[in-house]
Amino acid sequence: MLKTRTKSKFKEFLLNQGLKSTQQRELILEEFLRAGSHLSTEDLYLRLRKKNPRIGYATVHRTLKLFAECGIAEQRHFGDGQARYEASDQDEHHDHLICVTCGRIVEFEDPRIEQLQVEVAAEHGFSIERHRLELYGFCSDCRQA
Amino acid sequence: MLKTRTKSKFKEFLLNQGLKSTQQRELILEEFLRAGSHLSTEDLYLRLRKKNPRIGYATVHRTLKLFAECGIAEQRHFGDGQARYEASDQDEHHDHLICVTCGRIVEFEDPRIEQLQVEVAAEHGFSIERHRLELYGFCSDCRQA
DNA sequence: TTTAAATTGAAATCCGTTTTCAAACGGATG
DNA sequence: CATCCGTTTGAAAACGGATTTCAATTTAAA
Repeated sequence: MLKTRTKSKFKEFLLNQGLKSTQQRELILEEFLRAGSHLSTEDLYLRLRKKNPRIGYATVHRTLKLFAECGIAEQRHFGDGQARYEASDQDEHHDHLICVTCGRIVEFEDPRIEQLQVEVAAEHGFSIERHRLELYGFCSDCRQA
Repeated sequence: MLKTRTKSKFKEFLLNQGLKSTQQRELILEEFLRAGSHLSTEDLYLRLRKKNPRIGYATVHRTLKLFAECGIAEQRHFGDGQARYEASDQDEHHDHLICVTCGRIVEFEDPRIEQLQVEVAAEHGFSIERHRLELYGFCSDCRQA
């Protein structure tokens, strides 16, 4: 999604919820969109501190939760005990490949897998609302080493 | 895997590692195998307390980690911030369907999905070591309600 | 037995997340 | 603008599950 589009979506959300548009929230969204995906609260907090030391961890934390609530970000857990956030691609869904050596995270999408998931769930009487698929292994760089 | 087989595998593991076979470890393994899968440390601890109040949380925690190390149990995370353990089925791998309403967890396995995962990973230069696939949705009971 | 090393359990500590609360801010209103 | 009220902020405290500490106990080898 376009950055401007995302920003206005957030502002609209704030308005609807009776929340206020503040300097911090704008800065945080700005940096969140600039930075790559899969950042932890800590990651984003540190990036923001470099440019603006007067920003608190709690605010970053709360704002990321707002992003998730608003639908412009999604929270993820990759097993290292830290929550990470990524910008949502709206309708576009994707899963993750994670290199267990270097920590590199690659996104992918495969409609065939998605289809099979629906089928398998149905066989067990389930209807799927969402799913999580993570493949852990070695990326090309780390396999050679 | 047979309970007796699992127990001897654990004893063997302890021996190899220069660790000791203790009353607590036996009790914990016994109860772990008796109880259903997907228990948190707390769950197992409480069950054990009922029968034997002289068992500590720390010991349950440490013993479950030993089980995982030994290969007779696997640690899982289902997003509620609590680690859960399940007995490993050796070669048998399975994934999970989780009902978001009642919390029911159903295990399933689909070789077609597994195969596609390997293919997709290869397309990105990855070799897979393990994966996690969780489908969240509504089970047949909860869908009707 | 005796002994050295491993184990135990209560309590303390860790560490990421979340909440508290007084001060600062946003923005609606006169 | 100036005022006011509800929202937000950030530092610090609280939280919660996981993990470690340490003195007392248990294991099993000698």
